[in-house]
Amino acid sequence: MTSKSLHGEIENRLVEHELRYTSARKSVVAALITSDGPLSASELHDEFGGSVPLSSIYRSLVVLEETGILAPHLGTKGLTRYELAEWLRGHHHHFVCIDCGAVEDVAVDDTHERSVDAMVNEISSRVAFTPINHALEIEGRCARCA
Amino acid sequence: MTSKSLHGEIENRLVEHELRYTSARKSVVAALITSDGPLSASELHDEFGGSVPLSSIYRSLVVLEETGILAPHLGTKGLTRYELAEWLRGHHHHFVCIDCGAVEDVAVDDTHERSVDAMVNEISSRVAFTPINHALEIEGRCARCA
DNA sequence: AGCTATAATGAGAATCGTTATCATTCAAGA
DNA sequence: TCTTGAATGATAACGATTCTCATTATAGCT
Repeated sequence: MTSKSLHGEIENRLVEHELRYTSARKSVVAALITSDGPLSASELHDEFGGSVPLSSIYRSLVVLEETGILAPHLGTKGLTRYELAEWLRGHHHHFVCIDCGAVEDVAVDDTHERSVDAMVNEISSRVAFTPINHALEIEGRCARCA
Repeated sequence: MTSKSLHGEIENRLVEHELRYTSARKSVVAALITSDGPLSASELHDEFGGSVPLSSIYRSLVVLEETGILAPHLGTKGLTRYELAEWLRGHHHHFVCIDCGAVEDVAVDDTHERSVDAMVNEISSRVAFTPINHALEIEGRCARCA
């Protein structure tokens, strides 16, 4: 999906909810389109050189999450990073550096993804739990911290 | 591994580091042995009916993590939950309820686990990243929230 | 058993990420 | 243009976590 069509999809989604695709929200989305992994509020704040106030960033994140445009990344100690939801970025997994905490996206090929899916379904069927999504986090050391 | 031998292993590990296996630390470990999923500082605090002050719990968690006895659970927004490290509890995965946030352990059979391992290794070999561990988080709704 | 050195504790202050408040600004539609 | 609700910026409030420091407890020595 091209960056322009992404913005279009997102604007549509917001308008459906009677919300506006304002510049703060666009900035957040644009940064996350470019980024190679999820970002936290303060990382975004730095990214913008402080031009967008933190309170606006937090509010944008809330709105974008509520409308299903962003998804929180389950894999961080102490802070919350966000990424584009799967319908916008496709399914993927993460590397998490145990030293610096950096998170990087990883693509998975279909063969492997199918086996993970099978596993998730099989496991869930054995217990009272309805699976909606899954996330494989690979913990290790990134190139910089190795 | 029996509960008693677990405590023994842990005490040894602490003594190697010239640290003591005090009652606060024992309480934390005991609670995590019993629990069916990772717990946060305040959940532990409640578990103990407030008898162990929060500051002690936090300090115990830090010490136990530094010595490799506990591992932080990567899968929670806003707070940190801990569980026994893998050498004490064995490898497993998690269900995370997207409504109430509860986390529950899930066992994985060898067949599936091997395919996940293969996938992790294969992926990591393609990028500059040294894998140390992995965590499969299954997000969904638990029985209570379904 | 008593001493001593140091680990560990308890209580509270301080910090950090995040959320809520409120007056002001902006933008879409009449 | 005017109106109305959405969005903003600044700041206060909040909850989770960490730090500080004076006090207590414990292992090792005599």
